[in-house]
Amino acid sequence: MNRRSIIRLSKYKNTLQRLKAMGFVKVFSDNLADALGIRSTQVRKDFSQFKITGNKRGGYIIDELLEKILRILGKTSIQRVVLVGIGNIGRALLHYKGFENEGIEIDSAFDINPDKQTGRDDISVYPMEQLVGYIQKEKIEVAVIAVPDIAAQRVFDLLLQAGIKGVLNFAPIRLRGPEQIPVTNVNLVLEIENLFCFVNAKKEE
Amino acid sequence: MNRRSIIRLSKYKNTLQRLKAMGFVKVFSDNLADALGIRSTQVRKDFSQFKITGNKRGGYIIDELLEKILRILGKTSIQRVVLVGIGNIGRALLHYKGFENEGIEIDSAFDINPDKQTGRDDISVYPMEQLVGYIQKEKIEVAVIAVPDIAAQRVFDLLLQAGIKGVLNFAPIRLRGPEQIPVTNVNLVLEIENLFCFVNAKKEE
DNA sequence: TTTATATTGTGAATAATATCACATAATAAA
DNA sequence: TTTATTATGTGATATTATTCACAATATAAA
Repeated sequence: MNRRSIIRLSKYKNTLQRLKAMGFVKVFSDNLADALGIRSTQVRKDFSQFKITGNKRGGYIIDELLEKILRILGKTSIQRVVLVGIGNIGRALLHYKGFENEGIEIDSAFDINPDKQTGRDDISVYPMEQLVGYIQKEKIEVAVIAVPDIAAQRVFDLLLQAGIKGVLNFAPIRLRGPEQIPVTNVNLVLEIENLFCFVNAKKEE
Repeated sequence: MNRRSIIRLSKYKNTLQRLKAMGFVKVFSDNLADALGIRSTQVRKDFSQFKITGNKRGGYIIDELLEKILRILGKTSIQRVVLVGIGNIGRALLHYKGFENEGIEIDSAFDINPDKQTGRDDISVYPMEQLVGYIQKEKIEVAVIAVPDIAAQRVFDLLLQAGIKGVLNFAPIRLRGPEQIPVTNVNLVLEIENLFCFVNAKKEE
């Protein structure tokens, strides 16, 4: 199972949810390919990998397809995460509407200063000392690291100690830890630099 | 020139800047490989692609290497971007310290409601009507789209009309436009879903 | 000096990913 | 019914990215 097809699976899901909301019943690999800007063979190859089958000449029934994809993505129950660090990014995440709609819930937040406000009365802020215990007690599997880079590795070590299973990291450093714990990095500076580099390269062509 | 090596170039830059700050003078491809969690051949292949050469048995002089990389990344002058949309994410970006340190400047912000405050007196907010004119007058090349998904394509069209050269898009939709304008998507829901999927896959192994 | 050693730079091999080509089957038309 | 058409599903192929293998060479040691 490769990473890229999982990412696409999540995109198929979005497209399918929109189509469903619009009242569509069937969809062809060609439609999904258009929506994602890829080839239809890629769509079918992806489905093939995940043992998703459609109907020869009939395409796919959106409801069935969506259900299968949601199961593969583990979207059968609420996906709870903890947020570590209530700075600019942490606060933005706390107010971001996109998560709730997709069944992702920020269960609670942690900060060295637990007096920081989340601005949401349904999400409590706990001091860092309670991070490990909370994760273990509540069986949280995924954490978001939104602390300054200097603190990120320390937080990651705590999370590992607590038995976390996956991490989304906003700090611009590579977190070191066991191979089998997936860490996804979001680095905004890097993305913008990357963009400028492409823009400059285009100019010289 | 492939996208992945440019991303790595940006990471090499960070590592080199840290090493320089620590007083180091030389670096080996092996050191950089360790820092990024890749192989040293990859590092050398990347450099080779960008015509960066070192010294047989002597590694690379950090100052020289850094200078070359900064030039390739177009970091010889301030990289100005405009921000479109002052919601949660937009506001987080406005307050994010990471940009300034890396020579990236949010030049100005745009929103349908120009009364929105940036919280920074050095960054003005303009109404959406002025977006196209401003970009043209100020020769802005890169824009950040941080508006709701429903408005994203419309904003992108305006940016294209203004002659934008690259876009960082936070809206969870695929923006349609000419092939040659690079669009980088940051989709937080997708990243978290992806993570959960990996976590679940690991459990079944 | 000569020899040993460490590191770069790169063509070739391998691995990962995407696309093509086409057999297969379901539906619609004749 | 039979034939034509339209999608799927997948083995084969092409493309892209990474790693290997090793020649070239600079430095240090003998």
